[in-house]
Amino acid sequence: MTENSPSADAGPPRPRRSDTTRAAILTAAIARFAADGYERATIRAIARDAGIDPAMVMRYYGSKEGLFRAASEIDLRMPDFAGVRSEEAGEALVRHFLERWEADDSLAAMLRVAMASGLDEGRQQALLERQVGPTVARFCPAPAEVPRRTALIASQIVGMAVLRYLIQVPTVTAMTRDEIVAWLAPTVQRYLTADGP
Amino acid sequence: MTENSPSADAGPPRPRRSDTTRAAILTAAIARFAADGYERATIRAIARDAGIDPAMVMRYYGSKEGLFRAASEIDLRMPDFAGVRSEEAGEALVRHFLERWEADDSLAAMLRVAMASGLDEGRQQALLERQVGPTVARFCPAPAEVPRRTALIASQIVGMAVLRYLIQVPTVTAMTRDEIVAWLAPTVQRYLTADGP
DNA sequence: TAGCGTTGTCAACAAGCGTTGGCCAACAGG
DNA sequence: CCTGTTGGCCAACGCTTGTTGACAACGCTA
Repeated sequence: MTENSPSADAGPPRPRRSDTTRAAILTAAIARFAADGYERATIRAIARDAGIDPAMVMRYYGSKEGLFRAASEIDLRMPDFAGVRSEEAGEALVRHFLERWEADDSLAAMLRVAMASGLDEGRQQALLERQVGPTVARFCPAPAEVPRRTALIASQIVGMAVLRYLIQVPTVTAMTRDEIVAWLAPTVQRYLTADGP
Repeated sequence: MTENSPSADAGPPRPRRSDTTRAAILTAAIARFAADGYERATIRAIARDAGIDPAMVMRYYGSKEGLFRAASEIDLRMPDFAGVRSEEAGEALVRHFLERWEADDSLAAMLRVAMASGLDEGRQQALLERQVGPTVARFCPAPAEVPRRTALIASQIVGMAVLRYLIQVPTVTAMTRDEIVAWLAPTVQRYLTADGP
């Protein structure tokens, strides 16, 4: 009803003047959710970070949960791994995720909230299947086992992320990225390409 | 000053009439923290579960954070693994943690809150070093690497716990305990006994 | 210029929170 | 018996939260 062309409503909406505000809110929200988790991250604090009024958040995202849903639409940015040999897949995967995790806070935000609240209802599973699944399928010998292998790989990656980026265990944060890759790559490689356990 | 015997105050305090109430509060608190996380678990709800007044929680545990500290003093109940051969250590460790995790909710509570709030300040690290460290040291060839190996093992165990018990990814919850042991045991075994990566 | 939809500000709301202090019943010791 | 301590409930405080609605500036179109 807010659209201007009644015939074709599938076209890309022309840029609005408020897009910068929307983006500012989203950026601040991601950072706050990552730093504080869902409950501690208040709309007022997010609005203050974004330099606008708390009411604007409500106007543009409807509610706090709506804002979070918008803030946690994560893109893992999986490369296509076209030129990667099968024996290098584990290392490539681990390295990609470490870099991705350090690139911005959105992954930490998503993970923090995925654990703190049961609001997910299989969203994380879908995210894994859709984004990581195809990569796993490229290297995995048994197509029927792709979901399980994906989950196993995720367990190792997520566990390392929890210790290094969320809880920030000193021993783990002190390790270099290359050290972590060297240790985890064989694990992921095995989950990826080894025969059944 | 509240003690009755001035000469020896190290003796075990005689049981008080309120011990059952204290225990009820603690049990309810662990369950609520595990289910809802730190912020969503309200003192009022915990008191309701325990069948007492919210004010009692304050009287016995001082504050909500005090209650949480009491509720999250986790005992991993590590066996001594005396009769375990070195090649079986990985499997034994994974199996123990899976059973321990399913035994009661306190581990999930601790992990959930460890991530949801930055209140920890190295408590998790200390917990690992103190409780898991000795077991790792028993099987690890290089004593200097015990902290790092402990952290690596923790990353795999914690990651699996996050997916299976906190987020409850369907693919992971559908796996049997034996399947998970079969997949994770070699990983932990390698972190435990293999030479540097 | 008048009109209208879009941006934004401000003040207030109801609800829920952690926390406090006062009051009463049950018990223990003399 | 009286008295002090302990265990427990109740009502209230101060505060923060998410959310709402009224209202003023802006920009476009006719």
